[in-house]
Amino acid sequence: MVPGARPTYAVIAKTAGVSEATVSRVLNGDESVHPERARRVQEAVEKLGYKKNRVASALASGRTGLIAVVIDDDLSVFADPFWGTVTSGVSRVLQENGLHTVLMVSPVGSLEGGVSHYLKSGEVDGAIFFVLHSDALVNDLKKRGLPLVITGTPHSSTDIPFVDTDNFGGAYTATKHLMNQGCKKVGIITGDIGTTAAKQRLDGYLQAFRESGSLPGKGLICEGDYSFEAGKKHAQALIEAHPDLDGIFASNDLMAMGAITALEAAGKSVPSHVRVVGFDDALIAQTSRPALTTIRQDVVALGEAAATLMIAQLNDQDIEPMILPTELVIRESA
Amino acid sequence: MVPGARPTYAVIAKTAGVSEATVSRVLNGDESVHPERARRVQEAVEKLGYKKNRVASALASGRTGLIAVVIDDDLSVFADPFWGTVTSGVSRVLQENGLHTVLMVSPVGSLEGGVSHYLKSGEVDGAIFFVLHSDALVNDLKKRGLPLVITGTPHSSTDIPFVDTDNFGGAYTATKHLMNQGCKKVGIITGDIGTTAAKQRLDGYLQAFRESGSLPGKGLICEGDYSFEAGKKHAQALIEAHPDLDGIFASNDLMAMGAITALEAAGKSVPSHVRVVGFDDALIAQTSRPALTTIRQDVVALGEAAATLMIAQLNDQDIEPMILPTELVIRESA
DNA sequence: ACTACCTGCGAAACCGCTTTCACGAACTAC
DNA sequence: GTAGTTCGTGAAAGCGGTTTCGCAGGTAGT
Repeated sequence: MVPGARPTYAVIAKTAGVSEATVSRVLNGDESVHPERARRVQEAVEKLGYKKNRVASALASGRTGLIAVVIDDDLSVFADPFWGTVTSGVSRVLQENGLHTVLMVSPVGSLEGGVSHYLKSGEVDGAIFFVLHSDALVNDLKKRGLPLVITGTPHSSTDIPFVDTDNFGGAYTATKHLMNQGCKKVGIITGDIGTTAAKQRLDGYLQAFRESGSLPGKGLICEGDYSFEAGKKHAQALIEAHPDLDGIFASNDLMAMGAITALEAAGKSVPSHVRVVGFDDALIAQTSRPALTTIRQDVVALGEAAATLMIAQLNDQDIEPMILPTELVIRESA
Repeated sequence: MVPGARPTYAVIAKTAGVSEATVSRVLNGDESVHPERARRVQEAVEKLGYKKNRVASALASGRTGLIAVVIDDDLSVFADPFWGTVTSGVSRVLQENGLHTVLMVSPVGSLEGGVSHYLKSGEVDGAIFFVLHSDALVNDLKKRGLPLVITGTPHSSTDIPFVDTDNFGGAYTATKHLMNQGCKKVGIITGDIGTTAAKQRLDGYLQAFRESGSLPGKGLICEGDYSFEAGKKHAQALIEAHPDLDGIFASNDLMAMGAITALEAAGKSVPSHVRVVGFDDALIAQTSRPALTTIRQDVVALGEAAATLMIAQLNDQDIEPMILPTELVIRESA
C-alpha cells in the first residue's frame, strides 16, 4: 500500500476475514452482525487507522451529511455579529450529530442562481435559511422534498418549520417597561419593515398601548432599517417634532445607540429626560455609556434550535415551530 | 422518468445521441469535442434542466469543490464580528470560483478530534485556518498534502502560505501618531500574547519608541486579552501607577473602549487628558463617544486574500504570503 | 421426519460521474 | 500507395462505499 493512500473496505474486509458488506454493516451500526466478527472488524479499523470516505458513502447512500446555512443577503450582514453567532450555534449542534455546515452568503434572488443550483444538486441533506427576503425559493425547494428550516418567521404562512425569537413579546415588554417607568410619550424606531421581525416588534409596541387604553400619538412611529444612522436620524426627528418625548423603543441595540447619540447631541440626557430601550442585548449594549436597557434574545440558542429542528426532520420526527423567549435586561438607559 | 428524479448522464447521452463520455467532456469544458455534438449536448442539458450531481462527480474525480474554514476556538469568537466578516470574504471569493465553504468552529486541540478526522477524510479540497492555537494540526495536514492557507501569522516558520494584516506597521503608526500628537508617556494594552498578532503589535509599539530614541517607561506594557474588561482593568491600573500618562495604544477597539470607560471614570477625559488609539476599526469605533481613532484593517479583504491564495494553490500556481496594509483613521479619541 | 421460518452473511449490482484505452476515420509524409 | 500521425469518439473500468438478494444453516412447529 502506498504510504499516503488511505485503506478501503477491501483492505479492512481482508484483514478482518469478512466481506465488505459486513464491514459496512459494522461501521453503520447494524446490530445483526455476530459480535465476534464485529470485533474483528473494529480491530482492523483501529489497526489500519481507517477513516470512511464520506464522498463515496454519500454517493451510495444518498446522504451527504452536509447542511447548508443560507444567508440571503450580501457580506455586510456580518458587520453585525448577530448572524455569525446564530451560525455558530447551528454549527455546534450539527457537529454533535455528525453533520457539517456549508455556509452560503449570497443574495439568493432568482430561483436559478448559484445558491439555488447548489441546493438542488443533491449535495446537501437540508438547508437552514436566515434573513429570508422572499419565500419563493424555499417553497420551490420544499416541493422538491429538501428538508428546510427557516430562522425567523416566514412572510407567508407555509408549513416549513421555523424558529424565531418572541419578537412580539419582547417588544411588548420593552414598551411596557417604559410605561411603568412613567413615560407618557413613547416613540418607536422600527427595523426594516420588510422583515417579519420588525413587523412583530411594532405589533408588540402597539399592543402595549392598546392594553393601556391609549394609542401612540401621531408621528411616534418611525421606520428605520436597523442601522446606527437610522437610529440617529429618527431620534432627532422625533425629539424635534415632540419636545415632550420621554421614551424611545428602538428595534435593535444599534439604533438605540444611534438614538442616544442624537438625544444627547440635542441636549436631552438619557435616561433622565428620555428613556431608551433597545433589542438584542448585543455586545454594544453592555459597553456603551449609558449602558443600554434592552431585550435580550439568546442568539446562540436560536441557532441551536434551528439545527435541532433540522435533525428532528431528518429523523422523520414530528416538529413544530419554536418561539424562543426574551428577557428584559435593565441597565442604565431606562 | 419519475417526476422528482433528476436526469443523469445516461438520459442526456441518449437524447443528444452521444456517449456518456462525450457528455462528460462537454460539461467539463473539454475542447476536443466537435462543436456540433457539443451543441446537441448543451441543448439536451437545457431541455432536461440537468444539474450535475456533485457527489458522484467528486467521487470519480477526487475533487469535492469544498473548502473548509476552520476556526480553532469555541463559539464565543463570533461575539466579535471579526471572524464572521473574514469568513464572508472567503465565502464570496470561493463561490465565484465554483467552490463552497464548509464552516467548522471547534477547539481543534488534538490531532484526533472530529475536525482533524473530517479534514483527513477526503471530503474537502483544502482548508483555511483562522485563530491557530498550535501549528501541530496544520503541519500534519500539510504532510498529507492537503492544500492549506493560514489567516494570521503562524507561530513557527512553516512553508504554509498565510495572509495577515500588517500588525507591526499598524501598531507602529498608531504609536507614532500618539507621539506626534505630543504624548510623552504612552502605554500599551496588548492582546492575548499567545497570538502572533498581539506580539507583532507590541513589536510595532516598541519600534516607534526605538526610533524616537527612547524606551517605554517601566510598567507601561500591560498584557490584555482583547476583551472590554481587560481594557478597563489595565487602563485603570495604568492611570493609577502613572498619573502623568497621556496616551494609550490598545491592541483592539474593544479594549480601547474599555480603557476610555475606565479613564473617564477616573476623571481623565479623552482626548484632552489622555489620547487613545485602538486597532481594527470595528463598528464600535464609529459609534462610540468619543469616536475612536484607530488602525483600520480591511477584514473582508483578509478573507478574500485567503481564498485567493487557496485557489492559486489548487491551480498549482506559485504563491507567497500576503501582508495587507493598514490605515490610520483619525476620529476624536486621539 | 418434513415443511416453514428465521438469522447471519457474502456476492454482486448499483450510486452517477470521470478517465483511460483503443479503434476507425481523416490527414500528413515520403 | 503505404506507413505513421492526429483527432474525435465510445466502451468500459473504475471511484469507495451501500444495499438488495438469496443461500446455507439452524430453529420451530406438526
